[in-house]
Amino acid sequence: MASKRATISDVASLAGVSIATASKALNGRQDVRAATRERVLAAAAELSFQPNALARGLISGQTRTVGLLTSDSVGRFGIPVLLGAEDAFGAGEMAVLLCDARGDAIREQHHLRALLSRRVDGLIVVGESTNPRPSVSKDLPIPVVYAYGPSEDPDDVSFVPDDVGAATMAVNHLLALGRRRIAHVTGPGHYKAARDREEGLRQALAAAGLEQAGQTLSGVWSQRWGRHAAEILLMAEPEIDAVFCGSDQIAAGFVEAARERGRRVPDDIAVVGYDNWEVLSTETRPALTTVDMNLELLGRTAAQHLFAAIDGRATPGVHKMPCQLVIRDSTSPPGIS
Amino acid sequence: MASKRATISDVASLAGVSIATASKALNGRQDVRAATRERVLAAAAELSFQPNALARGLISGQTRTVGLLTSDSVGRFGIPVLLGAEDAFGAGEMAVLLCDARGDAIREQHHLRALLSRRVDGLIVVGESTNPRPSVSKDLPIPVVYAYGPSEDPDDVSFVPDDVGAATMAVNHLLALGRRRIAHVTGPGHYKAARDREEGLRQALAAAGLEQAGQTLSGVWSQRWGRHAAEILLMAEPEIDAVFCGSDQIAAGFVEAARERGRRVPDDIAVVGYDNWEVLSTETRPALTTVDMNLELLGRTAAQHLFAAIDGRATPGVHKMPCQLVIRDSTSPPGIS
DNA sequence: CTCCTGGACTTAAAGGTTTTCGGAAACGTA
DNA sequence: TACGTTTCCGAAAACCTTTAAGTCCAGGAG
Repeated sequence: MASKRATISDVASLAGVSIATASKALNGRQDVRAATRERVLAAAAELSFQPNALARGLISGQTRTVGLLTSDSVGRFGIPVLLGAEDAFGAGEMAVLLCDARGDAIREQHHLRALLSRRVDGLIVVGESTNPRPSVSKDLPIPVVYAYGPSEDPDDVSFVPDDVGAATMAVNHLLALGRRRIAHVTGPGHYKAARDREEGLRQALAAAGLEQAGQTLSGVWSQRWGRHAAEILLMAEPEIDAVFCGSDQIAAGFVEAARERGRRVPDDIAVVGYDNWEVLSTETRPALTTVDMNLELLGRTAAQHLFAAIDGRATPGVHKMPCQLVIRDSTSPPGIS
Repeated sequence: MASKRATISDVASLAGVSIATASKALNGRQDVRAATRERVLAAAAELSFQPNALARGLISGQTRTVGLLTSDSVGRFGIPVLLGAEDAFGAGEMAVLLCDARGDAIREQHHLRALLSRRVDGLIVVGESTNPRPSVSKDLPIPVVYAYGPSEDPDDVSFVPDDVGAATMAVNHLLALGRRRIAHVTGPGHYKAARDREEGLRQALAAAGLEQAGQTLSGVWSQRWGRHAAEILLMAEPEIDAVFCGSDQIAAGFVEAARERGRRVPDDIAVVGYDNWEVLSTETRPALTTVDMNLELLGRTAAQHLFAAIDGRATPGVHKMPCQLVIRDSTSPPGIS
């Protein structure tokens, strides 16, 4: 460990100038002769001087630090958002203070106080699902941006994936391939994501003047449920030629069970997943056509808007971020696979 | 946004006492009459006063903040370590400053300077693999602990999973089931993890006086390679009765290909994976017996040792953390599955 | 009555930096 | 020489909190 950290006054006395002059030289301000600046810089380098961010923040009132409050980091949605945000901040000079509330409101309050006490310049709240969550922004002296899971308060700034639009896009892709008997297997109905994706399907079918093949099958977000749903569906609606699944896990299970029952994918049944969780979507056979929610981009965008809000240019409301359809073999036109 | 943040002097004047008395009352110190303390606390509550951590840190020299420097957050190893660390810190009053260097040494230096300038009390460096990495601790005024990826410098404090021991444990499990012709499929040889796990296998076989079935097959950490390796292996060594795989991805691919070739798992061939990546290990059929590296525990332990080091009680060296064998259906004794 | 003790409170310094303002020197012009 | 201007530098305040040291007073002991 180095002895003691050098302060600006150490630098100043080594360079033979006052503290004020040293500060000006180090911060590239005018009113310093070139030769003097040179001496100060040399002294700072010799002492490997690092300005004390606490003292600086105390004066300026800006810590150049933002809080990242997540309800459930362990979920695979929070992580990319977090990375995108960290990316956007890290490019500049911002630092990220990470807090994980583990879905506990008490713990969230606790972390919120800690962040406030550390005088963060802003806050990003990352949800674990797209279900709206209680606002934390009330009476907060700093701007807050919600990512993935929006705030219940429409005056807050939220960024969410456009699940409805993405589902419509996915189903339109199936329609363009000539599929007409499209079924839907998805997760629990208490997830807004499940309801939104079903709504997107509904809109696409309505626009094409078609009926959905059978009822929507709601289960859980697992491969096991995908397999089970395949059995139910192939029994009840044997003539389906496409399935839109609410997640890649469900799609992977569906593909596996369908193949075991002698249905070829994509020839007999085209399958579309959701999430583009690469360990599943690229490793299943055939590789899955799926919706990528661009979560890193969403996180980055949220971070950029937080910057704007810190500068006083907030843009309230729920912003729907476009998703992207990644086309792979599970929806290849017949004869190509 | 609230108007302006209350300072302790606002609290003091509202309570009709001096700043010093207010400070003592708020910090639960002696030399304050109960009634006075009462008044101060009431005033603080009314103004929703939050002490300024910057000013406090400036005086005490302790920021109660640690840096978490990761080379590759996106990897699935960094995340649990990070969570465990965050957990250990969050229980107290510590905050975590997250930096992702994206495997770039320049960016790492940059982040290091930023953290130092923010006067963090300590640093955890999370590696993306168990390969030793260059030390950052040289001449740093704060303690550093390495997690998952150890430092090259043996005087640093590092926590890594005990891959050799875990592999031995996994193979002993296969031996206990009566398997004698055990093969090994793993990832690239430039990963220390691959070499260590092979070494563990070697030790277990040597202790049992057995030879490995065929050569170790080194490829990449993917499901695709697992399938490919299965084809090679079942051709070259058709009489194998068990496979120890270097990752769950490889194991999942192996199981799938083996089943397609008419080998039953676990009856004909028992399979053990590595990582306990649940989306794979619990969803494959049969569910995978696999090694769990207890990464959250590893992260938590690293964090606790960082606390100790901050208090001046460092414990240099590479600490091997025990792993755990999670037994599932892919190694059930014959007749039980 | 005086002195001492201890409790309750205040004053002031310290921590490291930025910034405003004033001062000093140098130079040019009348 | 007197004066204005420009250039460079330093003194000091400010940010907010903690804490060491000091003040004041009541009450008890001698």
